[in-house]
Amino acid sequence: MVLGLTIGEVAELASVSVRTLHHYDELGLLVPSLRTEAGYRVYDDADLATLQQVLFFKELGFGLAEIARIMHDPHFDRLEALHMQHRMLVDKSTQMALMAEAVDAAIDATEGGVRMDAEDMFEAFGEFDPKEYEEEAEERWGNTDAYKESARRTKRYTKEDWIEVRKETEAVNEALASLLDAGVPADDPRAMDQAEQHRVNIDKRFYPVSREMHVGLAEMYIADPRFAANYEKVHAGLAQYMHDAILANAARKK
Amino acid sequence: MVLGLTIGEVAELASVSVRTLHHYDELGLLVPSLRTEAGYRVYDDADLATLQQVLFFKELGFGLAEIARIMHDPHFDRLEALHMQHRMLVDKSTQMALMAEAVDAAIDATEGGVRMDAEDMFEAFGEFDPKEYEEEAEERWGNTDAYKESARRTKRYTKEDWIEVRKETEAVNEALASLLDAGVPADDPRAMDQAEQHRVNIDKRFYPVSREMHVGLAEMYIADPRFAANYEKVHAGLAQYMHDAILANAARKK
DNA sequence: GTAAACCCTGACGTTACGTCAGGGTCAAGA
DNA sequence: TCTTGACCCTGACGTAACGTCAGGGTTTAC
Repeated sequence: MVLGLTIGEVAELASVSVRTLHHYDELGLLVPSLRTEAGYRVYDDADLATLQQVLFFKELGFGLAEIARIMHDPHFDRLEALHMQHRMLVDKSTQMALMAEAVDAAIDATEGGVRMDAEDMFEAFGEFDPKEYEEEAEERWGNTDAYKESARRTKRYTKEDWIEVRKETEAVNEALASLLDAGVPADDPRAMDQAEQHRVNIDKRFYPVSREMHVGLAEMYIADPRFAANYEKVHAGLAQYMHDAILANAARKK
Repeated sequence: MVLGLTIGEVAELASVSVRTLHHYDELGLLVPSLRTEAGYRVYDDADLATLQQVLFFKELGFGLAEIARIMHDPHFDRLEALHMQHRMLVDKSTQMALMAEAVDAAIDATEGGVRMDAEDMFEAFGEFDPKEYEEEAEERWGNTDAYKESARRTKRYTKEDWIEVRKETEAVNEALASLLDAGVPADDPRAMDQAEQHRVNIDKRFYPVSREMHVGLAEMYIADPRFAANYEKVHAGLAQYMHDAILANAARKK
């Protein structure tokens, strides 16, 4: 078995149970990249990177459905998430330290036979809330309603749903990459159709995307190097091509 | 309402839900000291101190049944628990900081296009385990089997069970305090009977306590000022009296 | 070939609440 | 005094995230 790691190996490595990994597979949260003929799950490097990020989110108090949504988001960026997670972990570490101080205060109060103020007793609790960091993500998208709608829709997505989401996304990317290769202008109907499909995919799967909003996303794809990197990974020049096709598509519809 | 705080006030103060507090009451984990004629729960200062400690344990990953067992343990000492919790919180804070560093490493690896070693990826997970601290408590009692048996038995204790446990403990303490007041020698049958009842209570409710072991506990009650303080709180001189009665009882049975 | 360790799917159970139903209580304002 | 909104109660079903077990297949070393 040199293709990757078995489920037992991953479970031990990551200090989680086999059942947990089964569960994540069922949810479509972490689907192993390979299955042997015998049906064994095989996890590769990308799977491990996904698991690491899942575990960071989990440690920070996110629910699994929430984690699935974040990581399947068409705008999900691993680096961006890692930066956010770093900030959250630092904050949580600080909260733990503050809680330790609260224990110290409780010790002093008990030893001194002093009554501790009720608000001081519980001050350290409730300080850390993952939701605050999500609100930061809302600001990034500039659309609170879109964010909420996305959460509402994906809350019950199954493994099959997520697999479908991925397929749709990749299909558009591949089609556009092919058109780019074939020298098709970005305002050609074929390219614009794919841009429209891109819009419809998000609109159907996550939240309403108007043409105006789609243009906003397109600007973001080339303005933000992290998003650009996502598309460049698929094919060189794709970010710009995608952007141009989206703008052309938006103009076409008027 | 000046007798204490209502459930809503406590819930807000402690950043927990009313349902959570209902649940803790059902479990016997935190039973409010008072109920109004209308059936309203009223929480006093001691209740708040209990809740604080429950929340510390909860934050540290203990299950509720586990927390109930620890806090109902006849040898439970608030100060000792606070010291342990302080240590655990400091350790957990450290782990969060280490995890933040692991995120940094993942960021560097991703930006540098470098493959991260699988073991390094998950090193920060699994480092913090409440069970390690429980093993410390085992060493204190010097009896691993007793500890495990105690956990096994109390796992399913209900609110009524815990209330009964408390009654039994207090009954013995009060009876001995009365005998002490009446000038009854510690080796009088009446005192010894209470010592025996004390042994039986623990034997029946928590784990097997032989006469030899009971003597060991008695030595601990006067040797360790924290335990002594527990009995002195009930009645001055009770720790020594309890010790003497236990020794006399152990000698009687031979 | 054998046995132990590992894997699979399926399914019920556990833990810690979240949510809701239906109704009683408290306190302020009209 | 009556009204109303906020708060409280018990009861009970549902959810999230697995834990545990059953029954059986697969892999690997002896």
